[in-house]
Amino acid sequence: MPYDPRQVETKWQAYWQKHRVFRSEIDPSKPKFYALDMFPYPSGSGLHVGHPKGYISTDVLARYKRMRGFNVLHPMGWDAFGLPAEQYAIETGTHPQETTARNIEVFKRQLQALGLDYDWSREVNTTEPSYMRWTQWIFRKLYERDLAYLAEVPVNWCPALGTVLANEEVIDGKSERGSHPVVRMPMRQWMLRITAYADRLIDDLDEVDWPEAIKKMQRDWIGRSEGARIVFDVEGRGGNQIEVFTTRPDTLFGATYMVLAPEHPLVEEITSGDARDAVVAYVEQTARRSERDRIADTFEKSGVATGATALHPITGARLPIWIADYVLATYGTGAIMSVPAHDERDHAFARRFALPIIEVVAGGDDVQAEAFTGEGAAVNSDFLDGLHTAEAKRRICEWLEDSGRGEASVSYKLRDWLFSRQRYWGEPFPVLHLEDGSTTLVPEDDLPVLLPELDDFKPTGEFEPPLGRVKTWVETTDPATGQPARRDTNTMPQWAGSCWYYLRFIDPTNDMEPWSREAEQYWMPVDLYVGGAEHAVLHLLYSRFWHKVLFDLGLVHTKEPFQKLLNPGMILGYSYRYFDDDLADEKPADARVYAANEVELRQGTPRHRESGEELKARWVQAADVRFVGETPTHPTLDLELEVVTEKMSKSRGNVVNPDDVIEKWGTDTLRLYEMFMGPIEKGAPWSDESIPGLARFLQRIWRLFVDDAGALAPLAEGAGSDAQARLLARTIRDTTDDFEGLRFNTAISKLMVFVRDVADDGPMPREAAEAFTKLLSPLAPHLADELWERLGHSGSLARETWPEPDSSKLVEDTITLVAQVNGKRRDEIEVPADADEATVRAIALASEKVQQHLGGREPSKVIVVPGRLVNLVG
RNA sequence: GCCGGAGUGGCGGAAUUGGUAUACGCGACGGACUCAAAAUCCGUUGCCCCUCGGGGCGUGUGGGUUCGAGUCCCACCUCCGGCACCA
Repeated sequence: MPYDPRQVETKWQAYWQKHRVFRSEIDPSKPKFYALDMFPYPSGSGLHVGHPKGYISTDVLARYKRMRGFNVLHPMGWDAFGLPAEQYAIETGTHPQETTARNIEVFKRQLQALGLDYDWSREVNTTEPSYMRWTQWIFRKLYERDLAYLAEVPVNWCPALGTVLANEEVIDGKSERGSHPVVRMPMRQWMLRITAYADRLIDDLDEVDWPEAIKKMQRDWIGRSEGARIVFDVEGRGGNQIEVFTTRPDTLFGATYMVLAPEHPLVEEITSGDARDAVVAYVEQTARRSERDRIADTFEKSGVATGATALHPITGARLPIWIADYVLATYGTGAIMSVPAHDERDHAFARRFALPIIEVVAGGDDVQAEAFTGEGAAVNSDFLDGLHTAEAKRRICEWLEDSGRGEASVSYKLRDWLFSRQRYWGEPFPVLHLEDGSTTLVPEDDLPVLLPELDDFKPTGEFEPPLGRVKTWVETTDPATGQPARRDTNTMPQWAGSCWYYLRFIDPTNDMEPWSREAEQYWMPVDLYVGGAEHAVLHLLYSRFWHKVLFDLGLVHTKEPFQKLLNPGMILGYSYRYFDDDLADEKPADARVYAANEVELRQGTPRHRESGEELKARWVQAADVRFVGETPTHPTLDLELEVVTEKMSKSRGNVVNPDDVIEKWGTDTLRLYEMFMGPIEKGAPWSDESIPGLARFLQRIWRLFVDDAGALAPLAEGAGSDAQARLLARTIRDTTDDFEGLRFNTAISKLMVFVRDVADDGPMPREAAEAFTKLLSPLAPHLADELWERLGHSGSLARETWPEPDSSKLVEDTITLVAQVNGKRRDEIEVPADADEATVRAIALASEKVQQHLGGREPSKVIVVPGRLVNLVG
């Protein structure tokens, strides 16, 4: 009777659900383990096989930890606000709520089909009033601590989406979603003061067990740099001053000109009459240039002189003031003192515009030819002369402070977080705008502020967000004063809900507070957080920021929310590509098509190899590809397709649906395959051809336990032969190590070895059979529970105890060593496990093969590596 | 350009602190069972040479350290990821 996964898997999934096997409650008598997956946005296309890799990993570990006696919390929920549902609403008029509910249903069914051990009683949904209420409640806390403020800031306005985008949502001047053009516009926006936490966000990274690469990305993103602020007077403009930030205040004497960002507020004021036209033109040109253009010619500096002059704070030297787009308005003070001798960018600019270059740090070659950015002794620097860079920095900062011309200062790349969006499908802000222009909070008792109903989800196209259309919602009264008030028509970004969901999971139905102190004390922090590296900076930085604010409020007891972080590598798919010249996507009948070998990529743009004409990549759905022999070919044209391995996505036609895999092979096979593909952190292409190997493994296990008639196969009583007992002990020890180290691929290979060898010298012993089902159960829980039951037990292995290896079976009497002569393997020798060097040497010298290769010489040196090898050098 | 990470059979990948390179799986080939096929089981499978005992070469490339290097050092090549004038 062959193994029928469908029947067994359905049976056990129903059992787990009925008996609430994965329900977790606070239990102070047990250590806790909080395993968390990054909760998904329930998109309309459902899951592909890439998504569950991380979920399966946490599931395997959670099941393992539970059997090791931990009280495991492993919840799942929905990050359900988001642009796609709103876009869909704009196109079809379907309310996002409806779309979202439908998508969640599909996702949940797919996740349940994977046999994941979620405690579904803790399911959360960021769009539900009972959740949104507390998101708004946290916003109130931020506001009360002056961490939320309104500001007029230039924002990335995307007319097509009718919304403002965060900097990180804009790529090459286009929206990350949909690639629509984005323009910079000043707008009144909610900002969160994340910069106030910059230092702590850097420093506390030392406390967490995260991949170094991710920590580094966060540090770089925050971009702390130490230096000084220095004030320069503008000549002849009573009182006008330019403040600059520099990391090299020691080079102050080398400053030969000043540069302002074109957007700098002083530009307008200080520009002299005859420079005005050129300056205005340059400012306009900069505003028009896309970010992509500006990056493209990083080495070609441009700029214009303003005609104004600054005065050196020490020497009084006259420094011409320029504007140039290599100075960024948003970093530091938006202005620099330029030291061309010791900064490459300043050097390039000075050369371009023939500005003077003065050496003030010794150690470089000819600073007229090339900037010297290293450290050294100060020269041409008055009272700094002879001081090394670090000391010179200290001295000049003292001078600046004493004379009131500046001070030591720290600057960050990190900017405050633009926290409002002009969308419908998000959390409304719990604030009221009063007639006098002031802002007040909606009282705690009136939360949540719910979204009004809306018939038309289209952006207004103006700066008015969709919520602005609902006058009856916007116009209200301030409950404190009875005055007329207007609600805020912005909504929060998608990050808001995901910033704190891990805290709601610990106490998801609490309607008195967002979570109880008791639950927080017990469950936090998250012990293992698993999710894609694409969230390396944004989500992880934002939630760390909120967590620190909650820490300061005494609402959480750990500085950091996520103790250990794991980024599963992506599962890739094979996609099939060609090119055509239909750049505008008009699909004309006469569009010319090209195979990959006629095309080359130039600066990321595909172009025809010969003509240089720009082309566009097209993909054929994997299912539609025609194979001519081995060659993938276009379904209707005689055109060879290029095989590309890339991230699975609908548009590339390379997605594999887990439902199909489960239908054909069963869930346990899918789980094993994904865990067997390689190390979790590594990405690998999906291969249908490898799956049968794992299905065969499960069949082999089944036949080991179940005979042809479907009855339990005969088992040897007890521990079986010595070899069997040793095999079992080794398998327990090694797979346990692998589970602890999250090396599920090698754990599986050890289970395969066990299955291959256990019945070599007689029927499998009962002890081995029982222990094996336990070792198998985190990975293939359905089959394991079924076998456990057939062994005469009742209930699920989920609540059983992990086996311990019999340590007496782990020590060997004799061991095999490799005998090398001059570093080359020549023979294997058997030695007593406790043999000393002399014994090993004697046994090795007794080997015929060793003697043959020594050629009668006496070894001059003998190296014995205990338990490994003996090397005779002669 | 800068910063990370990785290059091991036809393929996915194993390999304590430097200590038998290629475990396990896929694929391929041969065999058993079968009227036949599927399924299953057994065997072979890095490359080259061989008198069938064995020998030589092999972890991206070129050097080095060492009794011994996939692992350490130097230089380089390729791929993947991140950042992109951050003063």
